[in-house]
Amino acid sequence: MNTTTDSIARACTAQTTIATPLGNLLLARTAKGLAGAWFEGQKHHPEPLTAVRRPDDELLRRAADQLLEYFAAERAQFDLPLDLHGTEFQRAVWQQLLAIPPSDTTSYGAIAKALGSASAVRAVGGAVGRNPVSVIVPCHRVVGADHSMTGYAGGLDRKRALLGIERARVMVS
Amino acid sequence: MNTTTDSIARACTAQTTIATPLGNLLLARTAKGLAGAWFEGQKHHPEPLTAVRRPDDELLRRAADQLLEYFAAERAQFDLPLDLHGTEFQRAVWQQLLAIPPSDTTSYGAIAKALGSASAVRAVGGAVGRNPVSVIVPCHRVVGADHSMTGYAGGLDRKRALLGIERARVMVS
DNA sequence: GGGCACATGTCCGGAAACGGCGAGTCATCG
DNA sequence: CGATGACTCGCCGTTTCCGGACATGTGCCC
Repeated sequence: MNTTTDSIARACTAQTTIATPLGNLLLARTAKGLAGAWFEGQKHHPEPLTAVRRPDDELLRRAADQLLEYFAAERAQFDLPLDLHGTEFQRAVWQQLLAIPPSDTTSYGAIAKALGSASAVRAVGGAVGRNPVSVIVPCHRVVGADHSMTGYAGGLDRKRALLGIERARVMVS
Repeated sequence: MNTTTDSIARACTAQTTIATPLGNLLLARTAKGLAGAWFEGQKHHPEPLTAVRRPDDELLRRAADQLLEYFAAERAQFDLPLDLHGTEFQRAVWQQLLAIPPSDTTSYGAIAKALGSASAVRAVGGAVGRNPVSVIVPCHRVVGADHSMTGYAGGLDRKRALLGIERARVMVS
């Protein structure tokens, strides 16, 4: 589909698929950590992986557990080793994403400014959209400067749903 | 709250608040003169000002003194430098207001006619309503063509009260 | 290396809505 | 009849809203 996405795919050593309230999620790992989490049919979804299916892989199982807890609104933060493949700029953007607290949101412009190049807004948009690890790297917490729902590789419905889950969790606590 | 109101607010260099029989009044000045006098909670009240609080500022103190005399029905005219910020049309309207003698009233239509555009009645209404310096620029002296009490940013009660004070003073003299 | 597509943000211009009105019409009521 | 009140409509500066044109950094494809 896409060179970087596919190069991630090639680096993966094990994969599995789990069912979530928002559809199936394909998880993939490398030797170093979790490298991919794609919703079925989302944008930038990799071609079928060559990695072996290993639902019992320890890391994949932990990721699956934490994700299901998250979807049950019983967890807000993830605790997993990640192995994010991408250009330097993309990795910088994804790091910024990891810094957004749960149930909070920020804007593309704010991230650009934090990276020192305030005018690189569209570039940030591109990088956010290519986040390889959905949900766990919270690209869904980025909205337009006017708080409008702008886009999501997995579809806006899923973005709304994710933000809803996080807000719901805050209400409880 | 309002773009023009806030741009006035930004231009102010000092502020203070005084208590009057009709509620607290926020006074603000620029380098050139008195620029604002808003009743607490009135329409078009600016956001909290950034200007420093300086009750001892000479102009603010004079304004406060004259206002208290006015509310005590011991003064009818004000003698203060004003710095009215607004569009050309608004300033023209406010100038007309300053020409209305105390305890007298006029109508929106009359002001429009005086400005040369007799049909700009509603526009005059809008401008009168955005008068930044309550009481001193006597927007309360404008009533409907049929002498009906039409509106006041600070509430009709205050408008009635102000006109009452002025009439009372006339009875005495 | 050049061209192109973007999960943006900002600015600008035009269109439409909104009033602290007033004059005119019409129905209603003494 | 005359007076009064509810209603409509034109008026015009201001504000708000919306849509389109930019600027602009990366990554992808050729």
